[in-house]
Amino acid sequence: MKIEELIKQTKFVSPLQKAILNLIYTYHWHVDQAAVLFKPFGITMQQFNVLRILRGKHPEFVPVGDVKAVMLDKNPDLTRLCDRLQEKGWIERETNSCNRRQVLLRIAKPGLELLEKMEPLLQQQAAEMNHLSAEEAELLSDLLDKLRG
Amino acid sequence: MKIEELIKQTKFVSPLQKAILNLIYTYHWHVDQAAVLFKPFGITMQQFNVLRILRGKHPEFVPVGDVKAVMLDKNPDLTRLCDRLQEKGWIERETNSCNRRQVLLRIAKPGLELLEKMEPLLQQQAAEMNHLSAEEAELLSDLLDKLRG
DNA sequence: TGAAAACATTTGTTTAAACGAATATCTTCA
DNA sequence: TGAAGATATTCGTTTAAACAAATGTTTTCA
Repeated sequence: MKIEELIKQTKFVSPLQKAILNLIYTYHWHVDQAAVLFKPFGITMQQFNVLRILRGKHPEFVPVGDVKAVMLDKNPDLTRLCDRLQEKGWIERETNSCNRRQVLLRIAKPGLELLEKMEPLLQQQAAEMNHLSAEEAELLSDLLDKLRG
Repeated sequence: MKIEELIKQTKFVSPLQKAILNLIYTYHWHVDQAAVLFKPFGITMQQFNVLRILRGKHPEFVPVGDVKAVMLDKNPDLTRLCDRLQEKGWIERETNSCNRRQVLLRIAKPGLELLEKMEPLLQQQAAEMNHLSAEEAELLSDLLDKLRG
């Protein structure tokens, strides 16, 4: 359904504003969809995001700051987010002996297993809502890049 | 800057996944930008969104449920959001005498004035980041519509 | 009519987000 | 060397989000 119908608004200040409203709407739509999938695993999107970043570096340890730098949203409280990940046994944490200011993170085995368990469900969800061709998806991504300037 | 560089990831499961990561990233980018603008006025994006919806119907009263239906994100706690708007004097609230279950909302004069004061700043911000042509913005919006199916 | 179902919003409670200030460590350079 | 500044993370506190259950009202239909 088009954004005009969804938010019952036909006039927009500009095409750009319409696109941004659609961006916000579509983001929340995606979050709502993903939440259904994430909930049974007791994990939030942000936590999942951090686990995936750590998996990308496994078996290396990664400083908290490096994780923060590449997160999709810059959670200002990564400390307590990591507390929760550690409590669940999904990550390991230790201070860097070379630079004792830094805290190093590494995904633990249960964390890797969790991601593996979730992956097929995510794939399936993506497949079910595959309304864009590969070219269109690339184009969408390019336009978002361009929007940010 | 392209999303690949921003999140330091070159391989993606699919173009769709890349587009969705970009959607999430760009949404947060936008929220961060808007927050700077909104903060001096003591208003959040959600609250602003509600005020704009009410302005679209002014001087009519609108049921809370109707507002919820067209919100960009379906805040489950519109009651307390409206409490805050009312405390600041931006909206009026009364129960519908024809259907006493419903609560009706209307934007108040200070609310209208607030929006008028903020509008030029928003326009300016939009103008400054006008990296998309009108056609590109339309295309972006269409692709987002299509993504949702 | 009047009991059950549907509806619209509110409230209670747990949990997490937001923000600034604080702590601890390292680097620089007079 | 050692004081000032920069860096990396953590903590304290206020505020809001999330979710389920509850309240009050209207509609339906036996």
